[in-house]
Amino acid sequence: MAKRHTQTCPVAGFLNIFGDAWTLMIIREAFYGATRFSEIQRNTGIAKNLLSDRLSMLVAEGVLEREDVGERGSRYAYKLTAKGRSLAPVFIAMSQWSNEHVFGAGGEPVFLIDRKTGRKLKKLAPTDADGKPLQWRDIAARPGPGANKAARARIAESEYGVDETA
Amino acid sequence: MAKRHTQTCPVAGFLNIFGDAWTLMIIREAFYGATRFSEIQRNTGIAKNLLSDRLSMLVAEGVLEREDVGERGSRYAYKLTAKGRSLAPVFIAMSQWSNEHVFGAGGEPVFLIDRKTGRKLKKLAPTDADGKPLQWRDIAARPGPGANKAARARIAESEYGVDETA
DNA sequence: AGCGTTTAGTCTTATTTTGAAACCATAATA
DNA sequence: TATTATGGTTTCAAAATAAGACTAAACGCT
Repeated sequence: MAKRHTQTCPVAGFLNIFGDAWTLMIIREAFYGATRFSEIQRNTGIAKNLLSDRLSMLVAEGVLEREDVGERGSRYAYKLTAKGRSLAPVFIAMSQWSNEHVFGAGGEPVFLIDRKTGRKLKKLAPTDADGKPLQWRDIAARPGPGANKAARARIAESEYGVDETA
Repeated sequence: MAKRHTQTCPVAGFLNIFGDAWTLMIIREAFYGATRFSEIQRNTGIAKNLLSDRLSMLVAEGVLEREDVGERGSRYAYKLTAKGRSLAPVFIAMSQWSNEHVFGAGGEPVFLIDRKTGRKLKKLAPTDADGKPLQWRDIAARPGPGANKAARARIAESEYGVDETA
């Protein structure tokens, strides 16, 4: 990343960790069950220096943890922490969007399924506090306790429209 | 992006469009309601050449559409297409994760709310086809109709674990 | 019709990041 | 003790980014 985002904003905060071409591929591998440096490198095609950088960063951020499994040579296992596992909704939402809009019906590379029944997961969609589906026009933004003056100003002058149930 | 991902994989396909530090910031602006080049540039701080590149790319990908609103000077409005609006689950999932894990309880910059009731959206979480919540261990991957040999092999040798309901 | 102003870009250049390959360090095994 | 499998670092060319100067087109005004 050439420059860190400085805005007090959830999207900016997210992109400061995951906003590049490789980090979410590493997270994908972690969800797939890959734990080893060489395994992740082979499955993604990332350069070793970048993988090294990204793994250190993800460990420092608490998304992965490194465990010494001392087999042959120096061997470590990189595993998702609880913080990392809770990226699942992001991972699922990306996968569902890409299946639908990049590959399209009939071209989906991978379906995420319920292991017990084999049926596809339900499509993630915004709902209100009670679980009622919301259209994107029904959604707005409100400053939270961490909003600074700039964040408040930005929210005030917009009318944050979010998703239809497309 | 220095190199495009070539794998037949939903995450790779997603990152080929959105895998950089700025593109999702532009999408954020679109959800906020910003439509103008100068407005997006001011709100994000992105360099003009990059914004120009990214907007062209997003229009070419069908995520945004450019409309001439001919006011003063050359004036265009960039708006989310249906394809773009259906990124809402990704946007919401990122925001919720970041509120919880980057900023933390009491430090959230922005809450997404139901415009009618003012209450926060429900947290996105994986469910089976009937809407029953799933733990990450309950989720698996299965090759779709678009899976090539390499994709099938990768899926076969893994046991794709996905999210706890953290 | 001509002029200034506004917007949406391009162009240029320095800096940073990436990509690929070569090299190195450590630990278990033979 | 030598071998070998990791899991890295180092190096350097190529590509992308950042920042600012510059440009083009379109309207409104006189």
